[in-house]
Amino acid sequence: MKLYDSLRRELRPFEPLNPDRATVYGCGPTVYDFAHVGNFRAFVVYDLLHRHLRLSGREVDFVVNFTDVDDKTIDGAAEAGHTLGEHTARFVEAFREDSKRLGLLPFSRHPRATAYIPAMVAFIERLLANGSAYQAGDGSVYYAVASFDEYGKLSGKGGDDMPVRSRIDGGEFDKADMRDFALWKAAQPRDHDVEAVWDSPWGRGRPGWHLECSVMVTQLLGDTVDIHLGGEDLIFPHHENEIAQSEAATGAPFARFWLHVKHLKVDDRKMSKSLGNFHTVRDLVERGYDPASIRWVLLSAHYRNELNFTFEGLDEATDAIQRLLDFRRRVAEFPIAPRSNLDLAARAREHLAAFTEAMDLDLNVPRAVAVLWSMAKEVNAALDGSPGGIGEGDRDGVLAVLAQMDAVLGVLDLAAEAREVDDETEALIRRKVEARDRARAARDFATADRLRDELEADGVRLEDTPSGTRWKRVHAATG
RNA sequence: GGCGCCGUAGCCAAGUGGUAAGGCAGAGGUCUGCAAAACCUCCAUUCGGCGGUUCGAAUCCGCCCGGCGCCUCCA
Repeated sequence: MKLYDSLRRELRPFEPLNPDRATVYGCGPTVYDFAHVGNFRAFVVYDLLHRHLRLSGREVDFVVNFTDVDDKTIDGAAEAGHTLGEHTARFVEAFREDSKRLGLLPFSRHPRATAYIPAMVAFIERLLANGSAYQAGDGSVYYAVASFDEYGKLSGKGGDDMPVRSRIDGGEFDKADMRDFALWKAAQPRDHDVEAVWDSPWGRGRPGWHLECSVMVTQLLGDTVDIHLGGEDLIFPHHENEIAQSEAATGAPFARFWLHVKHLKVDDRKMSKSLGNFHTVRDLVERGYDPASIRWVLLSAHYRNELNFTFEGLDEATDAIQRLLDFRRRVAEFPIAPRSNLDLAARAREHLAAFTEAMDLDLNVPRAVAVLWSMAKEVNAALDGSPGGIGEGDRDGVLAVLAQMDAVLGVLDLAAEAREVDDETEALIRRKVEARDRARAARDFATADRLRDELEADGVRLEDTPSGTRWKRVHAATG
């Protein structure tokens, strides 16, 4: 498997430091609001990596944190009149719901930053002890960027030539160097209002954002993590600062691979509330879009390329998924001919190998999906040529490979689930289908077509096959 | 201004030195009462533009045009 490391800027073979267990850390959501599709593009990529590593037979310890204390969460809590804990709990829950809807597998662990305050304090003490940090007059502690020679190695930013912001704008008067960042922030009145304060040797306060990730990584995964993930916007300053703190504290390389997910655009523009193109996952679901289609769109471009999110794209995704669901059902329900052997199972295994190879190449999903289409086309053609049936081994082999591919993509089962109907609805549909069949038998095509149109309007599409009329839901049953 | 990224058919999107994957849409055909589904055929002499390197470039280099991200605790 090869991954692109954005620190060294090269594609490199990936092997975990410890062959028995790969360690991965992804910067998780800041739980101050509902996550939007842009956020979830990154998390879907995390999920793809997670699934692919596991499917490749690797043990993975995959940690994705919740940032549940920072300026935005505190602002949000204050505005809502809640404590920080109350406020973030709501959005942690919302994130879990949205993740489940989009078919994200639970990661190994989901630490909340606020559960690691003592470890953060200890981490700061190490940095103070070795001269990488200093205490300011107000009880805050800052990291001394100048003490870290390699500062800027990830982003290429943060050298001495960095533009100096006005000291007033910065609002932090005691910094020795404008590049320095807070490890510990002395409590402000508002922090007390929302109960976002903790004790420390430097007085009451709260941790700096960058510190949170460094501490969770080292606490949970060790001084060196195999892969560290994040959105591209986190490269500077967040990841740059993580590297500086962590390597200054431990003396070990912090992450062996840095993976950064490109941003998502919506309708060719940056997503923003003022442009009216800001979509949360739950908004889209409420508007009737199938979560599986959203997932398909989010994974449809390579993670290092820009992705343009559009409603046309969502509709196309829905069609693509439908075609794959049709394919799967056709294979599953195809008649069995005991003596037939078309070698489909062997060909399917070849397709699976090509699929895996594509995923091994820096998670090249578009290429992997192309392999999936090519298998579908080949098998469909073979079925067309064997109306009498196929061998059981061929059928099972194809279905097994399809299941393997979907275990990585995570779309088909999700979509199928959303299209399930309850017994009552099913009985209703069945009655209409039978009525149409009677009309057809009587050559009353006007009635037959009217019934078919009615069903179509309800999201039920009919197919007349040699073995009778079949129906399927063509949209997710989200109401 | 500094750092970085992108520009491939009507649309989406792979391909990073060897002669343009795949999907959608479109055209024709097989099948069908008509559809649907599926399959077959067609659909970029060309990869933003201009130069250069090379036997050979979408792929490497330079310049230009267009778009974007970060440099403000936004994935």
